Amino acid sequence: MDRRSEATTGDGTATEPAGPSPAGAAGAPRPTSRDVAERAGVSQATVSLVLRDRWHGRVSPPRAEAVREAARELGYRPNLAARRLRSGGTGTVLLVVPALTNEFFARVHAGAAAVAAERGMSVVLFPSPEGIGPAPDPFASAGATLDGVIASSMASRALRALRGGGLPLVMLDSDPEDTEAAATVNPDVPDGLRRVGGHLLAAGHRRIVHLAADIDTWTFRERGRALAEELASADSPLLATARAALDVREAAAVAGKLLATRPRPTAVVCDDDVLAAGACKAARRAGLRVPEDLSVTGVDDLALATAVEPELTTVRLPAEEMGGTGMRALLEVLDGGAPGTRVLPVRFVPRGSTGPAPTGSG
Amino acid sequence: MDRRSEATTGDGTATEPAGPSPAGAAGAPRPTSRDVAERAGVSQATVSLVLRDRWHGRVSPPRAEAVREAARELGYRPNLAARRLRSGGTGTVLLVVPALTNEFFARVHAGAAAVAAERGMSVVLFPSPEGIGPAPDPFASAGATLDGVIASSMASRALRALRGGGLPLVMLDSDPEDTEAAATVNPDVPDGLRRVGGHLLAAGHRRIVHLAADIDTWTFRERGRALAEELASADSPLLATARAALDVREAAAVAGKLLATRPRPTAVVCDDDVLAAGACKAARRAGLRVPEDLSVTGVDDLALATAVEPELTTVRLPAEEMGGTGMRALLEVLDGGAPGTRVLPVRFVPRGSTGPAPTGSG
DNA sequence: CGGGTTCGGTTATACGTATGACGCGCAGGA
DNA sequence: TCCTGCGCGTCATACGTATAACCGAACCCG
Repeated sequence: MDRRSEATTGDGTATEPAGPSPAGAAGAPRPTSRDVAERAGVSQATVSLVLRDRWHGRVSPPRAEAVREAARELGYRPNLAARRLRSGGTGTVLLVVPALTNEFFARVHAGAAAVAAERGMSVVLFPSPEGIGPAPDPFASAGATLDGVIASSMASRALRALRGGGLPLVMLDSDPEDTEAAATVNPDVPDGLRRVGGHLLAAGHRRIVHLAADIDTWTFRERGRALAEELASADSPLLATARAALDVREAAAVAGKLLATRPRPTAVVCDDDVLAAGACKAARRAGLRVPEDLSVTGVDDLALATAVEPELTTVRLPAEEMGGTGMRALLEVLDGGAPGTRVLPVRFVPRGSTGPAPTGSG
Repeated sequence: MDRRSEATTGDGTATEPAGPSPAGAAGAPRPTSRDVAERAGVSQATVSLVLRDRWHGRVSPPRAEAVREAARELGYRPNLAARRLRSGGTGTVLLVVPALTNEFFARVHAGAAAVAAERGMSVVLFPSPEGIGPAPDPFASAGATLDGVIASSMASRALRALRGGGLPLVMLDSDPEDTEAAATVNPDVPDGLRRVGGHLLAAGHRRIVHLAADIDTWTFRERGRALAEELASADSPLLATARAALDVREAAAVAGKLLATRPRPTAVVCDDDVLAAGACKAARRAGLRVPEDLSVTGVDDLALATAVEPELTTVRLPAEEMGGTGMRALLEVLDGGAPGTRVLPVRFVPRGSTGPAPTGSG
């Protein structure tokens, strides 16, 4: 009957709780720094100085406190548009990612947005559903003028479309040699894949295949390279490599063929968790048990890594930190610095999808 | 001395590359509407009129075209900060979601951002990692003044924290009776759960349990209600209900207990896909096959719904459309309208995780 | 032919903030 | 006594845009 009994508890019996909010559903104009000045009995300039913390030695402490109190009482909040207009910047950074709904990039965005918020800036995502493509002028479609761009895991050709804005560019998970970017922030994926390789070798696996992402970007090339190196160094080179788009169904189909080769591989290393989920699917369909008959590994540590059964052994990339570090790098560039390349550590996470190599078939 | 009077010297001549980009790595100042005006031989006001498409009957077509061409040649892009300052709005909308990295909300955000971009606005996400909690002043932490707020699936108590800004508020997936919101956009989840119930009943299931989200929000209450109603109408009431947080591991643990009850249920309806993945996990651990021994359903149709094996029967919620519709509703409110409640259709998606009820144990 | 009306523009100004350029009163030194 | 310097603040202005107010000229109609 009453599915929301608590909603009736009178929250606002009186008109206003004397709080900072101007309220007045429609038309209450927001207080300006001038209003604060008037209330505190000082000039608008003083308000600006105090509220921006640039008052040391220019405004006496008691007055400064008075200003702050007046601002609090009025619920004053500086007008970002005016501030930005005056100070030049737009306060907006564009984050370009290959796939908007991908959890990994959502985490990157979260990290970047958090750092941006500290500086009163905001991050807009490039709204194109599918990559950059023919570049319908990212800046226009973002609907905002921008201070800079952070681009993640982009194909080199798409990068070029991003250039031409003359905007500071920070690249994530991309070739540090790329001269287009003012800075680069990379997770140490090679290290991650070397550990994956080492883990499998230590478990006795000798017939290992690679399910690679069908995407020609630096980060995926590095993954393949690092894995191949690690295995070669143990005289147990990759048996085969196949490529699939980052889609579970396609990955399952491709992995199915990979598992049909003889001698059958005992482990499949995947470029990311989605591919790994596909590989697990293919294994089940082929009547193979994971990890008893086949070990599977991924990269990213997405939510689905723990959603599937068994849970995926994977390499956790510091997505939030990548976003945050990238944002900080961009801010440094905007301040005239030249941050260069940064490499972030990754974490190898062993879980249930890997086990000792099956014995009978060696 | 005006310190930038000499900037006008080379108005048309050769100082700038013909291309649209100002380039000049560091310091090329962006062209303003005044620059465009000068180049086109008109006044700044005319430029504004033309570029905002408000010139019909006020500027002659050839002149308008000249202005547009000058703008193109200079690579002119209006200064959003100035525009917003002048026109009052901030051009920024806050999107409040319970979990930033949740794929569902990423899709909501994508939909909202796309609509916002059409109007030159942008959407910032509330950067708090975990829900609203004690509300550390969302508006301040967003680092921006705002035109309005879109809040999704919030608990009523958290809502109250959002109020007090006096900002137009649009709710997604929430109680339409809630008087706090100017508009509400809901997916027709009850319909979805009725169909789930009908689907299972038609498949012969009579011992059905409900794995509910341990979250006290309207949308989840409705899911439980609709499911219970549908089953009751067929004289086959819910056997039991258990609650778990939206976490695969916890869901698996709770579902494990649920499956241990006798007589054993033949189907478990989950409030969302994450819970369903947990239920599948529990089933495997209990030695039950899905769907032969146990049918499982979810809601949302996240990526993981097709990542697990078997793929999940689920109800696809139109996340992008919710975001887009919510944004449009907010824009209408900002224009003085009163959109009220909208209900969006959902899609029932049968997949491999449901099948006929097992026969032997009836 | 003169007064309105329309067409095609311009001028001026305001939006709210940040900040360089100025006081102004007072203490201290010459 | 006058000048200097310093501590405290204020004044004025510019950022780039949108728009109300205005204005000359051509046109139209009686």
